[in-house]
Amino acid sequence: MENLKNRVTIYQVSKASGYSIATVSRVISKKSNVAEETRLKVEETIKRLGYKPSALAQALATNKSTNIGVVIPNANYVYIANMLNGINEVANKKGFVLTLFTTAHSRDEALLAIEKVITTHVDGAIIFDDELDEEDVAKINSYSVPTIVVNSNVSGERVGSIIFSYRNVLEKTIKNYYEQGGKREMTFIHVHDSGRLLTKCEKKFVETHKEIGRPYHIINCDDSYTRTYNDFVEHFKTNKNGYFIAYRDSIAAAIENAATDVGLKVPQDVEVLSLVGTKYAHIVRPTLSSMQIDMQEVGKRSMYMLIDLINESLENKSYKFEAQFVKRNSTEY
Amino acid sequence: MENLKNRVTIYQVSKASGYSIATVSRVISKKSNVAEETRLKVEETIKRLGYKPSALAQALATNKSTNIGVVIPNANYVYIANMLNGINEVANKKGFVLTLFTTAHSRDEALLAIEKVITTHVDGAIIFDDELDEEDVAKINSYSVPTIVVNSNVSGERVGSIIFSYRNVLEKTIKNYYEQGGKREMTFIHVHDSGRLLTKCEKKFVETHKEIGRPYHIINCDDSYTRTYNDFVEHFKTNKNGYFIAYRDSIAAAIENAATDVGLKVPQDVEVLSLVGTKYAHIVRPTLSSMQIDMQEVGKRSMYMLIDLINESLENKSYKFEAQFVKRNSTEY
DNA sequence: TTGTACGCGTTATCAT
DNA sequence: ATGATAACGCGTACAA
Repeated sequence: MENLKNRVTIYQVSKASGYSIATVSRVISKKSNVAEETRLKVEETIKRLGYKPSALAQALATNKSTNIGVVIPNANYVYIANMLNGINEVANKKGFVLTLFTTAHSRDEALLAIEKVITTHVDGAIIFDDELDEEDVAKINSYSVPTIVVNSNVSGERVGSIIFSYRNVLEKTIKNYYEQGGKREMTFIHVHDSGRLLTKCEKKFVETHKEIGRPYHIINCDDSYTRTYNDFVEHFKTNKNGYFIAYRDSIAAAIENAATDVGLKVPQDVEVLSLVGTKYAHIVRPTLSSMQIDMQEVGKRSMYMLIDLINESLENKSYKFEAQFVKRNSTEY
Repeated sequence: MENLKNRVTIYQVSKASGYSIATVSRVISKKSNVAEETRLKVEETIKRLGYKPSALAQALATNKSTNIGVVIPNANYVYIANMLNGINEVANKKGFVLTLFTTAHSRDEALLAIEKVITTHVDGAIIFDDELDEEDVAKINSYSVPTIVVNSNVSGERVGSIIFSYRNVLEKTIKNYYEQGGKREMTFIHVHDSGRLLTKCEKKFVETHKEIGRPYHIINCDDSYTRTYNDFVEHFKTNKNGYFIAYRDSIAAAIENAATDVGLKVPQDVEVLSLVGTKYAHIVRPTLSSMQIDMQEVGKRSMYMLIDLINESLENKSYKFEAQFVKRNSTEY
């Protein structure tokens, strides 16, 4: 308590320099209509007193914080960190600062985060959360805070969106596998509450298999490397082969490590595909075949779009990132 | 421009409900001295109008922002993301929100970040930056914003610190290696501008070797998986063995992958040790022997300490995280 | 070029 | 229990 007590204010600079707060304010905001001599004097006292303008008061007065709200799941995933990094990179370059709001993969948390975003008075927001509905975004919209929604195809006056396209590649990859002569039955790793993206992929996985009349499997799994690893060590004691599609690198790596460690060969016995590939896909061995979307690029792009949206100069309100299938050594085709 | 225009203010709630703004304010802050009936009425109009208090105005009035500034390098490292995650977890639980300030491994950037932290009016700050000096921290101190400095042993009135102890373990690990009969000459991977921690470790590495009279090497390296991998593929064409100490998992993995890919055996021919281990140390193969500090725990601890500091109830201003050597399969001992 | 005074949206003090 | 009103620190018409 009583922190920030002895903050130097513009009043003190005004008094100490002998000029009015208006003049001091002009010096701070680097306006041109101030005499060189007084500017120097004011700047001197600013330095001498160690004055730093309060971003809070500035924001309240101008109705602009230079603050961007970022809503992301609090899961400690590499691809989320990558996206955050991309956002931050261009935000900083453009003079914005990021405020973090995290959700725990539940819709209530996401709604709460949105509330907070509104109260926090940010200039704009980037939302990456699977659980959000269109009506939820409408809410933000009604408060007219410019928003980019990632991985959710929504729209609105002050809303732009970035969508991921995994399903086409997934379908192609599956079909191609069988056409090339792939013989293993595929298993989709189902993770409870892992968001809309995974759900959509699973649906496409099922549809594709039904369409071509191939058997398929779905296994429930924990979203944890260690538990998945243990589960699959057990699994591979009785099942000596399979083709597994996992949500992200860690999980995919858990499966191929389990296979390798019980003496099976990847990809000769067991094949593994990672849906959301990061750089770890080519660090683990065998390297993971994966669907790649450069999340850092996604972050950058969303921030650029948001800035345009804030300036009311965003032309295309929607941007699509198409996932690329990168064949590495964990699959045959 | 003109964003946030139609924000509903406390005035409008006051007018619409028929009560004064003072009463509305009391309802918002859940004060007890307000009649049940009026409370309900006010809450109803708040809901009806969709009123959300402005955190900005609240902060200005109360001199409390519920905002924590976090200064971290903008490098996209897993261990940084882990720490951020830890900080965020307890911050949220305690009703704080995180504002991010990133630096690019230069002292100037770090100083700039500090400036920003001060202007941003945060309730407290957590600084994780290798480049910072004591005098820099003194600066923050003079503005009396409670601060926890990670990986830097500084002190001050409103400053706490968390320090990492790698050097003791490093020394022990090195000595133990030779005592157990390790025969390879060790090489320290030097990365330019990678901060004080690495520098200290390197120094200890050299000291230890001089003390026991063993030959050692230092190699310059890029802080990039791919380039390091390529460099070492070249390296291993002529050098068929070695013991390498790398800063973090990615770099260590690059070395062991390079070795493996040119046909060398880890750890029989080439041994690798990772200084800052993350969970990827046990995902890559062979699993990486590493120095472990749970960065998520570091994050949590710093946030807890900061809260105590803010409440002026922090007893021990310094906390030490001792790194643990975890022997896995990339080293013999 | 410089200064006065009001507004930004709250909280808090003091009356009533 | 409720209501005026002065802060909080700054920007900015409007005047001078």
